[in-house]
Amino acid sequence: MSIVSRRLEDELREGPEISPELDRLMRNARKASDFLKALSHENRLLLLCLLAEGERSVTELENILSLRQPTVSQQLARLRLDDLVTTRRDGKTIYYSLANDDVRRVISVIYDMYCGTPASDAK
Amino acid sequence: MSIVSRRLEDELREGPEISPELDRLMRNARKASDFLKALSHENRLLLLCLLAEGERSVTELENILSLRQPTVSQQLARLRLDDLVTTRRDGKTIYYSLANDDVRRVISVIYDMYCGTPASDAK
DNA sequence: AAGATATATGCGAATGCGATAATATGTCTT
DNA sequence: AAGACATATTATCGCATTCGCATATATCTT
Repeated sequence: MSIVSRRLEDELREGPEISPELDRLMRNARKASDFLKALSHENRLLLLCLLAEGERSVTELENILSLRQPTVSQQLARLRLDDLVTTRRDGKTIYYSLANDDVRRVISVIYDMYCGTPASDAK
Repeated sequence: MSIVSRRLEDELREGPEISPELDRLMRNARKASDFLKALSHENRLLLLCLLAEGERSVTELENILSLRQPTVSQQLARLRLDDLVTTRRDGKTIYYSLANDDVRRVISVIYDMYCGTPASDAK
């Protein structure tokens, strides 16, 4: 990870031109912040926590979290657009689950931070 | 992690009262989403990436990222308020660094996702 | 004390986001 | 085909965030 500033500072010394390395880094940062924005919502975080345990239907999520159907559906739509979750239809009901391991990994870290040990609950 | 929905569903069966477990979970989710919101910004993410390599003065950050001083200062202030970074004064200059290991851990995961392998840069 | 440097803050305009309610779509059953 | 159930979409409104700019504060030097 310590290569980041090294590269940027090297380019800085070469003059005030536009730095391709910085440009690359900024594009990555934009994508990363888009991903994090998708996570940065109380309800979406709860939904993802549940989905981390396995797939769920909209109705199940609605009941477990005591949220209204349009709310759940709306937030799931957002997560779908950002490719954080995928769906599977079975008759009337649609089952949601986490889309990939990146999501799983981040959710796991966040879960450990805020729900990990009982002591940390009051953090 | 699979205890979350178990507990919630148990409480659901007991009736429509307000669930203390859900309440606790929602408070944690709020804190977690506040934390993630602080991260969910292109420039703040870049700042944190640099700080993950070691402490930096405002001027250094400003030069490396080619951002204006008020912009850098403003985003650092936000990170300070959310306890993601700490400061150390030495004369005129103020050095910033990451506040704790939680931040370090999350930044590391995000960095791996978006800047990890060269191939993943185009992700 | 004055000037220079380093950092912080306040403000107004533009934009984006979330909650809610109402409505629409799709699928099954009979 | 009709009605019931599961899910999705749309519109509106109010609120919070962001950005750029101007300005303020703090520290050092001479």
